[in-house]
Amino acid sequence: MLYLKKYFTEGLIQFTILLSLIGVRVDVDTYLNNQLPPLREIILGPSSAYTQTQFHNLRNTLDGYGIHPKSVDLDHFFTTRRLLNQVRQLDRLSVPSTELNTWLVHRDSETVVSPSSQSGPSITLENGAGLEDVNNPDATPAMRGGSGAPESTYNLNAADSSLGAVAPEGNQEQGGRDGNDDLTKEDIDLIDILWRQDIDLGAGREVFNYSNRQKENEEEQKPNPHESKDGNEEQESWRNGVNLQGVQPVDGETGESIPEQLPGIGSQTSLSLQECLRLLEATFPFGEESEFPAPVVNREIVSNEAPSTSQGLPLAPLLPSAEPQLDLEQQWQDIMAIMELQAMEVNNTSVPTNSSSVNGTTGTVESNTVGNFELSTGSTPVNQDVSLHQASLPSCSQDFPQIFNPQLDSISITPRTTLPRLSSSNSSNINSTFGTTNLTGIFLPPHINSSSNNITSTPILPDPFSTLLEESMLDEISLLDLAMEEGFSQAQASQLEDELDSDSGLSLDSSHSPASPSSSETSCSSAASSSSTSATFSEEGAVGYSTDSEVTTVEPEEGAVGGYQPGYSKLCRMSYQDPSQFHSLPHLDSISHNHTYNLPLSSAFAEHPELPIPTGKKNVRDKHNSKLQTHQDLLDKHASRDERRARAMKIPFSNEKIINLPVEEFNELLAKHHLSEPQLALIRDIRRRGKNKMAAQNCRKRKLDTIINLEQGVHDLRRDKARLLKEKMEFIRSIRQMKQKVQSLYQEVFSQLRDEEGRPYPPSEYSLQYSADGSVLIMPRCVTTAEQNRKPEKKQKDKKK
DNA sequence: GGGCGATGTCATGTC
DNA sequence: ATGACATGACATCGC
Repeated sequence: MLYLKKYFTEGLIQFTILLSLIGVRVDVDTYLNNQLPPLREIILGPSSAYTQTQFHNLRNTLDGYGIHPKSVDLDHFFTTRRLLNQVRQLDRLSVPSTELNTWLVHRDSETVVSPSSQSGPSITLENGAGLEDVNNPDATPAMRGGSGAPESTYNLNAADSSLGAVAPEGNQEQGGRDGNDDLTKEDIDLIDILWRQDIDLGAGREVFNYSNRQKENEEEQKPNPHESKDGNEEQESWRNGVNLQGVQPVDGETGESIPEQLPGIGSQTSLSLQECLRLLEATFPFGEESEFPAPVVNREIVSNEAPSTSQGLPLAPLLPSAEPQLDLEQQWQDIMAIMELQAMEVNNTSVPTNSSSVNGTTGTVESNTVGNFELSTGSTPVNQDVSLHQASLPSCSQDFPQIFNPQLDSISITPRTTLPRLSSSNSSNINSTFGTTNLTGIFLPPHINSSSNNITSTPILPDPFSTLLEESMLDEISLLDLAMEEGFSQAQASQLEDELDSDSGLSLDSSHSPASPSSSETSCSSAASSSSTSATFSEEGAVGYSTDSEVTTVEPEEGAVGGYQPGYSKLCRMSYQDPSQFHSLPHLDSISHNHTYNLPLSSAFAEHPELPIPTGKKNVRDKHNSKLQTHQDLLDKHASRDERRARAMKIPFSNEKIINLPVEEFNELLAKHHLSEPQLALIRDIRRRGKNKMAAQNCRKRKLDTIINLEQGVHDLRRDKARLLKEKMEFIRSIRQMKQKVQSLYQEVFSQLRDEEGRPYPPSEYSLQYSADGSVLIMPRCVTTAEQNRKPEKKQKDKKK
């Protein structure tokens, strides 16, 4: 069912994306808000009112442990978690409201009124969780559990916003702000600050024109969280009217860079290219990659590159590139893989409270975004928390290279009807990015189709914001890893250790999720018996096969400690030490598995011959059926055949001794007693079988350990995979950032170049190229393309270096 | 009554 | 050679 739901949800999302791409507005909100339980439950999961089976796994969570799946305490539990998360987020620079609030802010700024003009639908549509709340005031946070990955959201509950969005209380607190009624003074102040920032950045109020916004909203209403995220980021960047990257003025309509708008450039005549490059290198933090990236020739890109004042034409649309989409798809798949991983791990991974604390350790600004991402991972599309937090960033412009600051004002006012798209996130291009000698390839990366669903590449974003966003997203992934990792190894391990100390191990196992066989078992093995190499041996020592002296004295304990204990492997705890425990568990009364191979029955019999020893199976069975087993009954019941045989044969010592004594002592024992041949044969058989029994137990335990270790290995590999994916995205992000910087610097340098007559070089006709010796040439494009393979010997107008 | 898991036992191989 | 151990296969038991 879970898979069904997942597939259906994904399919629905994809279908919705498709519809959105072809211009059909898909108002998921209405569907969801119309209270179509099946659909909503399929997408968001059943509410706790219907079923809470999804929360069985909460037993594996730290906080959820001990809460019965059907306990009404669940709601309390989630409320507690939500509040706890809020407390944890106090140390973060985060606006308590969700992204919805951001929309509110801007929408209100449009009307220059209070945030009360917020439009619920478009926003809530972006937030599936919010949707749920809107029409389901009764819906408790527990409902989120129905999303199929409840722990995922709670695990990494940096997504406290998600909680709040879902929880009724959260609606009052956060959604309530959505309702504009509960704006606190801080909120209003923040709104005002944000608005003033926008104004300062040159974004006029017309920027927030409602029609534009609505248009954009339609784009953003695509269920695809990443896409809408893109849109949001784009809006944010555009709203700020600045390329926050600071490096590149952008035509608001085309996304094309507009070097001519750089103030002062026009007055600068023939700035030395070397100077420019020095400037460029000084400002361009290549970091480890350091060396100025080998320029690349991307012909398509180059041909389309023509950022000129006169033109101001949309170049981006001229660059339809299938590759970026492929890459986007790839990255999307990666994300989905991570999500799936998470979903898979959800059952295995307890919801570690630490994860939230871990979130708390992440960047203050990013935390909420992280949370949102989590929310989206919970199978609910969306989340655009970003813009709010971005907007709340103090002095984000400080990240800009100082030299670009002058551009801000002029650029920010740039009218814009479409979202600027600055960079590509083409991972496939990345490989070729620094390969050849044409800088334009890097400097003018292909513009991505606006409809592309690129999670990782949110190229439109100005750098500081995009950086923050991407980092937050990546941190999200890392948190995911952490949740998978630490949630499993620490929280769950410790929890299971607690379980080992509790009597609830059996019942826990009964609710054991089939999807998480390894988790408990692994933890059990780690906690109880650990690896087969360490604890096993110690246990074997305790068994006493080798320590003769202990055999007689420690016998009573052997049954509980000895060798292979199925209770430890399967139930984490099922001990015969205290049989009375079973009486407290009525449903276990009838359990009569023979776990007593190490119990000192025979020894007890040997040392207390007066004890009645069962003489036949039938007798034992009768007692089984009686279910009124006394302690003695249990002992009798577990008398092995060999013990009965030994008694029948009047063997004068216990089977324990027969089995566990070292050979020498065993032989001495035999010699000490004058035994008949049948007695000797029986004793030897008993010893053989007894040893083999323990050997079999150990063997099975080893098998189990092996399986557990393999499962752990699988888990580790999955975690590594997620980590590698995260790293990959980080690399992609950094490369994209570098490309953006290089591009803007290229524009900067190129725009300042002047020929002998002081005229600028038209970018459509010239491009910069690196030569092999490190010099930079400005070459005509026709030559560039025609003589790409030749050594550039042409147009050595400005030769640098 | 059969399936299934846990356990015991045997046969065999290895050290 | 012998004892201890490991392990696959099968049997038994109880649910």
